[in-house]
Amino acid sequence: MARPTPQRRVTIIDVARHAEVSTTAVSKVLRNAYGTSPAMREKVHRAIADLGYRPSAAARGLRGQTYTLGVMVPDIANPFFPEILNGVTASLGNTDYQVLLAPGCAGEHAEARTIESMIDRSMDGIILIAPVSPRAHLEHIAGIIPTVIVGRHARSTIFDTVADDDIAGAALVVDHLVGLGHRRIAHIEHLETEPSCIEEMPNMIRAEGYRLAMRGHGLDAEIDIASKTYTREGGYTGARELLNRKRLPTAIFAGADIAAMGVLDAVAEAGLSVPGDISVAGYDNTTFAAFSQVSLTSVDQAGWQIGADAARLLLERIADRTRRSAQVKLSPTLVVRNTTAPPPAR
Amino acid sequence: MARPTPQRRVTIIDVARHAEVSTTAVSKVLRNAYGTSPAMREKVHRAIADLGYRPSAAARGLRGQTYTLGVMVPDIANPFFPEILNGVTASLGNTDYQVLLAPGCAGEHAEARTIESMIDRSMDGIILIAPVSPRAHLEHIAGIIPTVIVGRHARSTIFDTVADDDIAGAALVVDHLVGLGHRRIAHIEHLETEPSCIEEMPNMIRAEGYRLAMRGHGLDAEIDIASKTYTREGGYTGARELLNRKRLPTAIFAGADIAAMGVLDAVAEAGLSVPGDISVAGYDNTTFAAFSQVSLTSVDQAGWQIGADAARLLLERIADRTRRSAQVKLSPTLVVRNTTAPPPAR
DNA sequence: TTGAAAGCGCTAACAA
DNA sequence: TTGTTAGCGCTTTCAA
Repeated sequence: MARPTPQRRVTIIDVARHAEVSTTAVSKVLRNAYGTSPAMREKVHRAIADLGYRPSAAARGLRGQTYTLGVMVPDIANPFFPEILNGVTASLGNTDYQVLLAPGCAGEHAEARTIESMIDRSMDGIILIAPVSPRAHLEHIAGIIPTVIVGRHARSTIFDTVADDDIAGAALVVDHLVGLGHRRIAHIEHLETEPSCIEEMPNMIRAEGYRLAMRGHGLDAEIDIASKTYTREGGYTGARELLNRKRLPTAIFAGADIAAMGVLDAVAEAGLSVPGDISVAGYDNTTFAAFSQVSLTSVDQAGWQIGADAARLLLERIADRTRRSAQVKLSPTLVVRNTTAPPPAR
Repeated sequence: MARPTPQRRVTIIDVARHAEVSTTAVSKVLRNAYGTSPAMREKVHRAIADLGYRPSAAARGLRGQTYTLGVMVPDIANPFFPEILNGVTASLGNTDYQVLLAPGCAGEHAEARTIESMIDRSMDGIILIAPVSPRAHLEHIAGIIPTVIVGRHARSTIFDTVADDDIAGAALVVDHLVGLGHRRIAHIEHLETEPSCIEEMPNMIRAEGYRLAMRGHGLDAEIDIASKTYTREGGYTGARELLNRKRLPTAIFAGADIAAMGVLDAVAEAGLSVPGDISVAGYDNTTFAAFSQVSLTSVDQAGWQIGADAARLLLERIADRTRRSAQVKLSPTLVVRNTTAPPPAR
């Protein structure tokens, strides 16, 4: 087979020549900039189509925008992120922006590197999902590039935030369980190892929401928290710990569905039935919570909405970097399934 | 608060000035290029550290590499991709390359746009996971940018492929079930709607592997396939269809775990028990297959290895675009759990 | 409304 | 081994 044509990319110069206008004109048409006649636009668009021209983001980035937005996802395996992402892309619908995901950020150092790499690539803006960097560092970043922080209960004059109301979410679970007649309701939290931003992270807010809700029901004395991690293993060991108390809890509220799965394992292993002997609730309403074999009561975050709002705010900030910052807080809902029921009669 | 410094980025010129060398020297040091003395490297590295310099990928892309690799993921929600991705990043470990994911490719058109956008961003190479584009289009792409195709059983002189041996995977399931004493083993396949590349897609290969294995056991007459989709809904309707046969299957092999979940729903709804009345097996060994509540027998693809090999091949091709293409085929393993057992005695 | 020309930050010929 | 310099493809003043 003959070697194909040397693959030189069509440039703005080719388009200009083909359309018999200047490169400036082509550039203006591409960006819908001011000062182009309909006739010229027509010519240019035809030439672009004829030649199959596509602008080089690299070249654009050197002077103007790259039309690229970055989304940092802490853990691609978390089944909650796809929803956020769908919201983001939906919100970007007809714009010229392309979303790219930067994956895998275990810890503060890796996160910083990932963010740097997005800045290095001249992205127009970034959405950071549940970042663990210290607040000051996030503000530094936001000073360099338009930034929206998702899932951290922070407030800044320089970046926007979108978060689920985790206080309300935890209260939904506690209220539900109390309504069923439970009093000894235990909680499994995720203990953050990075010390810098503890109180802003969703997991800490959920635990705090649990405490507040318990107190609201006069159940201060029943507050019982196992500090583990939001993993199946964490849920398992946490539940084992709770099941060894002198007075057994009648319900366990895990701060994440995946941890709730571990709870279910431990409860079954202890020879107890769910929800007959003990009720279990999770958080995130992940795909598997809906499986009939699992059927886990869980808190549904408005993932799609979170993503959509984050993208909208980011575009607004790119358009006007001095506009006042916004904090969007969305309301979760409770999805009741078969792992919660009234406590066993004594 | 005072407006922060105008945020001009440190450039290679600043570094050169600070180190009292030429920009070429800095560039060479950055790229570990030939012709730099240890003394100069030392000076440059010190200046880079002093100034906190980071190269602009956009500017680099205009002449050389961007040190960015793109991974197209067809469905970010598929719990199988995180593993591939981990393999990719592990393989890239100490290199300067950064991985970016391009999400959301429903159908051929969206996929083409996504790939274009990665090319427009001057990425150095791309990994396409289970692309649906016609073979000719993929070859066209691979002529423009180093490309590795994952999960499609294609062979090309111009791109490399990494895939799991789906024929063998399907055989593992059939062999296992036959070994347990099953004869009426049905299959639920994913029927591709895009017509252009049917026979290369993993789902079709799995169905073919099922047929071959059944024939290998002399069970030609028992071959029974429901053509649905790899979704919970698809598994559910597929199983309902199979459960309406005059002669009930004693085992159902779903081509994907998520479809197997739908099968379990339908089986339970029909008042049958698993694995007492009917055995169920899936494919992909997803996270939830291991949940004790599910405990699904499933085929484990070497996801991590797939990703690692794909990244390695991509780097090799970037280094030498004329090298011969490679086809890596990896062997799956069977993870036996509690949804498969001998058929009921008649 | 249109176009000429000067960069953006970097790499790669080529000279020294 | 080191440095000079001409672009890469685009945007953006600034004149015409």
